[in-house]
Amino acid sequence: MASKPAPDNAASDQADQSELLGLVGYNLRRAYLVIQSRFDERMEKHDLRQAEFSVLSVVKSNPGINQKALAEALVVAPPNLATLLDRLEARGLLTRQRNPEDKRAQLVELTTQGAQLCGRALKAAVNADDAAVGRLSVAERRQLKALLRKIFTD
Amino acid sequence: MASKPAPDNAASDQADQSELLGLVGYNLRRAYLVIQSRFDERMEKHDLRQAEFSVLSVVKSNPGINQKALAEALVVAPPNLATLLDRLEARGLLTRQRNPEDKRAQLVELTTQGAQLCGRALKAAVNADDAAVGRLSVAERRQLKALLRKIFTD
DNA sequence: TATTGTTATACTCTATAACTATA
DNA sequence: TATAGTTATAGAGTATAACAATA
Repeated sequence: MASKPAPDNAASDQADQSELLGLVGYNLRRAYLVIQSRFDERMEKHDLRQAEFSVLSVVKSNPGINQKALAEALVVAPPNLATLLDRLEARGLLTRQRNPEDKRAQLVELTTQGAQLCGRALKAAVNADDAAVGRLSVAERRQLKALLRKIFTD
Repeated sequence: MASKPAPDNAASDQADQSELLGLVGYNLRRAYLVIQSRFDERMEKHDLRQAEFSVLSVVKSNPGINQKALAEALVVAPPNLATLLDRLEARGLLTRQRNPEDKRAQLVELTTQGAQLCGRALKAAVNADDAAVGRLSVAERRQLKALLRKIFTD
């Protein structure tokens, strides 16, 4: 238990942050920073940000989804989704078409190119995930996901 | 098990995001958004942001810490820590003094007022934590923290 | 009137380069 | 020459109000 000599002042070694580490929120933030960093590294070659990848993934699984449903699913504010889709559409990764049955709504679909990029990006995302949770067993990863999901699922 | 009728198209109900939910990173992000929101609600009355609270907490536990150690501990870039400390110092919550033994360094300490606010803020932070992980047992919370720590600890 | 989506905008967070003063 | 801290600034992420088109 007593493995290292007690530092005689706080700044001499590593700062004590036991108070923060007692909070789930702080641990969550710190882990999120790591995984975000791994993700960005690996997604750079695809020129995709996290929000952009998540849009492609959900549109791929839900072809013809409208922007309201997409915004709700991804917890993105509609104005921000609009500009996000502008970029992806300009890159030829997806299309927006007015819904003939309700001309207010836009039907969003991936192009072939978008679907292909999404496939490659998923592999990079899985790779980033693995790099970040490399020290967790498969069972621990499953458990972690289940615990996290309890926090954000209604 | 079969409680609701299967939707005949993706946009009719809730979007399928099983692909994203398979990633630890996405679950982490979604959980982080929830806890961040609870935290901000409860910290508003103390007029403290997350980074500000974390600074107060670490300085309280490490009186006389210098900014380099503080920046490293909290994973904040030094320029951003400088402006953060400017605000907290202007509010009379902490002091910066040049280290007489190395006049480049600043020794950071909480004022009495800062220590008092930090104490009240910690209660609010614990409360926010509880609100966010209310559906997890005590054992699950401990387990979640341990799993998260494995991700960001070297 | 309510809803979908857009534009414009502002605010926070984060990152980098260039500087100062000390060592 | 290297380090601690600062200033200035730019970029990304996020939030809100006001608007247009449609229902």
